[in-house]
Amino acid sequence: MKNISAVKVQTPEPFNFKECLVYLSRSPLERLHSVENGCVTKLLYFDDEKILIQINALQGDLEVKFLNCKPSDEIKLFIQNYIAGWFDFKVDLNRFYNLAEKVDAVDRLVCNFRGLRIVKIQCLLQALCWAIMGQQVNITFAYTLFGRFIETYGESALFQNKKYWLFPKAETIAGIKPEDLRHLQFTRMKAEYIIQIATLISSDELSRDELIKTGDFEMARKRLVSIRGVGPWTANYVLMRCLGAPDAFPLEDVGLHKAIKALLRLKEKPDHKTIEHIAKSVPGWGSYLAFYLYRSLL
DNA sequence: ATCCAGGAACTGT
DNA sequence: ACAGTTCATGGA
Repeated sequence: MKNISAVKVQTPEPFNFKECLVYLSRSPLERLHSVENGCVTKLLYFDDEKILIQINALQGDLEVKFLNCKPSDEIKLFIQNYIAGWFDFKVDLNRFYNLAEKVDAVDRLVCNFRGLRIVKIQCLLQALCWAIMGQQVNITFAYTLFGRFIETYGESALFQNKKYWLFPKAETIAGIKPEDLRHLQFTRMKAEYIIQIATLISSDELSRDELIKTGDFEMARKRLVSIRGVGPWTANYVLMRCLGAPDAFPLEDVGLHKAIKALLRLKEKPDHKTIEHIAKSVPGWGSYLAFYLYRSLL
């Protein structure tokens, strides 16, 4: 075995890597990373280079191994920043917990998953595609669609007889014909939405940087909703999972309704008022609240 | 078989 | 602005 390079990534307090791994391993159909033995392995682009990293917890921090390359300092820095963003290290979780503990039901929720941080989808195109594929279908089918999509249009790398996948590039998706996606069981609408969005991104008419640069998430929400195929649910989902908006709670989400029903031990699905009441129960932290509710469904 | 799933666009009021 | 309809298919 040749010696493998590794770097450490300092973690904030509190942070529970295992809780994030639970979230990452929620579907066996996942193609963009793999979780085993307390490690997550993921392939990433650095320009056109494919970098395979493996992350595990080590003495309170994270250790990142580079499985297929000797990383330059530039790559090491890129990966450290990537991981800090992936697990949302910049947020002060204690502020969330301090507010959450004032609400009985929410306190129960956050105590169960202490140290869980939002597992981000940092690529805007990937976040939008995932949300759109997930519209109106159950999670299993969403993963089936997503997996087929990646295996058809994404690149991959082989390591120790195992394939690791990358999300397709915007230019690739922009060049797909809607009929091709219909063969993968996309609806006509979803096929059009995704191709159109990839076109916007590849022509630089839409970007993650542009959406977050002002810090005005209300403006970002409006911009997102103006895109065909993106409604309030998708916009809030992307604000939460990709853009780092603190207070984006996808009110329309059926999964969140189920989670609230279980949390409050209701017999029926919660009504509009109840949902809004919970969504606003930790002011300024709707995104974290939603993510913890998703986690509670696993 | 029947119902519904981590919605959104479209149409008619 | 708002309510009803359509899209479209796999899971439970």
